[in-house]
Amino acid sequence: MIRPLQEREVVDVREEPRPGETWPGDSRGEDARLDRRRLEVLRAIVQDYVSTQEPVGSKALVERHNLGVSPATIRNDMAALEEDGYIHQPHTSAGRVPTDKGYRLFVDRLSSVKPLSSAERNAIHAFLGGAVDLDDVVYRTVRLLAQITRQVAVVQYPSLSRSAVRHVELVAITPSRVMLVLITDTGRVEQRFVETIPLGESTLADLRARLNALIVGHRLADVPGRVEDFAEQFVHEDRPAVDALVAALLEVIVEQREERVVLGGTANLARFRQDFPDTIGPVLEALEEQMVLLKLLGETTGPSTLTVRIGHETGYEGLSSTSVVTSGYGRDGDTVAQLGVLGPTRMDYPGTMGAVSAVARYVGRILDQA
Amino acid sequence: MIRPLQEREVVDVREEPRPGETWPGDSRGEDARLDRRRLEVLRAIVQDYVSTQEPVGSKALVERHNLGVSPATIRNDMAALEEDGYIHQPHTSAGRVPTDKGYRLFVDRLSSVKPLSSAERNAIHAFLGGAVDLDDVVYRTVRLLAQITRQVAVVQYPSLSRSAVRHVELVAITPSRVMLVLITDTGRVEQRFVETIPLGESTLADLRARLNALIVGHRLADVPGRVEDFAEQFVHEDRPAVDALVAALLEVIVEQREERVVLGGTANLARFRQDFPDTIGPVLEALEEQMVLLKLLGETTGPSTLTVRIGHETGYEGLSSTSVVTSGYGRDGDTVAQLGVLGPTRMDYPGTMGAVSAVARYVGRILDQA
DNA sequence: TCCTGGCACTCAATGACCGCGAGTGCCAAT
DNA sequence: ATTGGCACTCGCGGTCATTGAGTGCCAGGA
Repeated sequence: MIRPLQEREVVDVREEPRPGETWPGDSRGEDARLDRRRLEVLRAIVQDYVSTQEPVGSKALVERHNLGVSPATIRNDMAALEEDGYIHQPHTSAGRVPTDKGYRLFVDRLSSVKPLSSAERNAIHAFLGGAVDLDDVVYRTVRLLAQITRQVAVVQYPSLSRSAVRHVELVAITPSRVMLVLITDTGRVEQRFVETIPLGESTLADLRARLNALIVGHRLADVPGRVEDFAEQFVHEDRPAVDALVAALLEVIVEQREERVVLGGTANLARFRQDFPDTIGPVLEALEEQMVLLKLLGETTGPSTLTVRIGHETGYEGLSSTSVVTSGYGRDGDTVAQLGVLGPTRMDYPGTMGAVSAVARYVGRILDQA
Repeated sequence: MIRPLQEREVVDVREEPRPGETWPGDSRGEDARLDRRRLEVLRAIVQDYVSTQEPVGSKALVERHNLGVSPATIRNDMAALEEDGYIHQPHTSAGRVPTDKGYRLFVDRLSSVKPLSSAERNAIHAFLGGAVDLDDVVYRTVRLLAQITRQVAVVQYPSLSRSAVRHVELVAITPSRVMLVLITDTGRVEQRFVETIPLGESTLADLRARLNALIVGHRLADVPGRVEDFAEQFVHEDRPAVDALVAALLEVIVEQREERVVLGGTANLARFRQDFPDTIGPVLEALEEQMVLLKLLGETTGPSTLTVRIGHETGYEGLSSTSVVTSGYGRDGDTVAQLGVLGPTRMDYPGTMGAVSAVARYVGRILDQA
């Protein structure tokens, strides 16, 4: 019997937790019942359900996977799994469907991240290789992620506060109007207009030189501390202008800390509208809220650290039948932002996790080159 | 009998076209059959269908609007309207539904733009008043439009090619790397890094001054012509660097001419997913294509010139049950970009047109102030 | 000539009914 | 502990009759 899925996704099903780990479950008594075969059954249920989109019964299970036992035995295991809350019956005479808790166990212990196919690797190279600037990198990344996972992709711009100042430029637009441009080492450029009292060109040049000397190469988070006493270097009459410029600089830094998020692949939602016909509205609503997206991307984690949020774990009612897979990405092993995808809870976790992880790594490498 | 809709939307139904106008329709013979009452019937059908979302029959029609005739008479009119292609029966024993052609006639001759309520006006002021920069204006506008029309909103960034140069800045990041910043009078800022041979600071200052003198105040579209022979002003050894910078400047202008478009209110699609359950996928797909959105916004028209595209008129198969209402907006009566909304063909045209028109006017005014 | 009431007709939608079959739980036997 | 057998449940899909909104047509009347 051919079992391509099995062979690709073999992971060890450990009999005991590793030191310092505990198995999911409420008590040790429950764990005891999670013997090897039951876990195997749960994995089979998840795999079948993900690929067929239909509740899976005991008979079909033993046919598709050679478990070496009879359907009746599987039924007993299923009953136990259901009692422990890992699977669920939509109605009395139907097959079983994994619960959020079941997916959680699957992700934690029953699956491994699936490496990308070489075709997918090539796609990543081809797609991201041609990026010219930061906007382009982010834009291409979101399209790429949406395309290879066929789900909704979310990419956060590199956070200003984690990156460092590469250059500050002051440009006199009119005698009393100055444009302040901040360039970070992640390639981000922010600008803002400042109204000041008129400043001489030489004063402005001096100001620019001193300001750059003071903060170039430092983290944005450190800038406020460094410019605190900056104005005192200047003669009294220039102080108001300097103060205005410094204030604008701080504003840019603080204000842009509310990170921008880019979304793509929304059309992929339509593909599984059959799955949750009532919930597509709330999902679209959630996706429109920048705040929600940022929360979903979550706290900054280490680079290439995969995080999976399943169903209710997302923390939003409207997203209770979706899951989110995210990863940090960054340069030099330092995480500057998060990216990820959102799809139905019945997603292909190994494949999605592999794709997110690979893209995150590659984007980090691109930022390193720049 | 109370007829609030009627009273709000009274427009004259002319018996004859004004000089220089022709009535819709294939021939004069067809027009002759479009007498006063039939047009009234068509209007009533559109209004009822838009508000109830259900095919409207002759009996319900005479009850809701006091047309002064019997259902049987209406039926005759309906038969005529159907023969001319303005309405259509989903099935033999059902009411009538307007066709695209019917909506077109309604928009052209049977409705007027509905002025906003004062509450809506206040919302516009409150929402757009607080915008701080161009990004903010665009972002707020798209949210506002989506909110008051409860449909999908699309706003195009002010086109680079129609605006003028306010300032060009050259910043040496490293000796051989220069950042070029282009600022337009619509507040847009574009930047790009250029690799050159090392340039002295004084050379760069000279270059900056001459370049600004040459193009500040001129339209972006005119810039290519003006900088054509620019490099000849410089000594031979600086030529390659100047050429590189000029090339980058032209690239920024050309490349950014592919205008950016911002989308909002996608979640509103879910509200009428009942209407076209099969077509929400294609619609989402279309909305993800920048090219499609730009085509929908269409050729630049005059400011505050409303354009309505109904169903197949959008030119996209996937959008055959949606309509698009757009308007140009700009400063000083000069159109710099388009904005609009997309909704089901069964939308409230007068209200949507009023909202789009009002927002476009107000955004134009905001740009004038800036 | 245009309008109207009447009438026969059509057909989508609704709900009751029913058989099929996938799937289950339980139990006695191994 | 596992298994085959068996009775039971219940959603799904098909058929069928009913209903009612809506139509087209026609003959009579202003």
